[in-house]
Amino acid sequence: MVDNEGKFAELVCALVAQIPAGRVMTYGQIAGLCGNARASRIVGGIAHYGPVDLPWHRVVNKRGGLASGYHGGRQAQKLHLEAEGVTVIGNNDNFFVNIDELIWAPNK
DNA sequence: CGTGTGACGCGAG
DNA sequence: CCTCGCGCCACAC
Repeated sequence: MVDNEGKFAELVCALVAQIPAGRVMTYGQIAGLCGNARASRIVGGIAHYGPVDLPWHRVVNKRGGLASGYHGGRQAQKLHLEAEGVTVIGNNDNFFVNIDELIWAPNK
């Protein structure tokens, strides 16, 4: 298999695109699966600078908190998750999900 | 090609 | 759980 060619962004995009509805992944996990567990920030960078056609709203940080600056607003992100059956807790700009229950991983 | 920056992670308190 | 601080590496300009 070609594995990761160094196309970090490509892998991240592919992985995010594979996240099933009602599930979430952490930046660190995605980064790790892409080959660089320390590149967690890069994942966020790609999300912001990169394509907008991916379900970034399913990507959360390890605390289960939704990211900042989501394309459309954090509240939109909350709505997307709830629409997929995810329990989102929080107010205003602080949104959290049951990461321990909703965390997902590929090959599974 | 160099610089800056970031939608983060983790350890320690 | 929170905050503080450092590291991390790819992407945008």
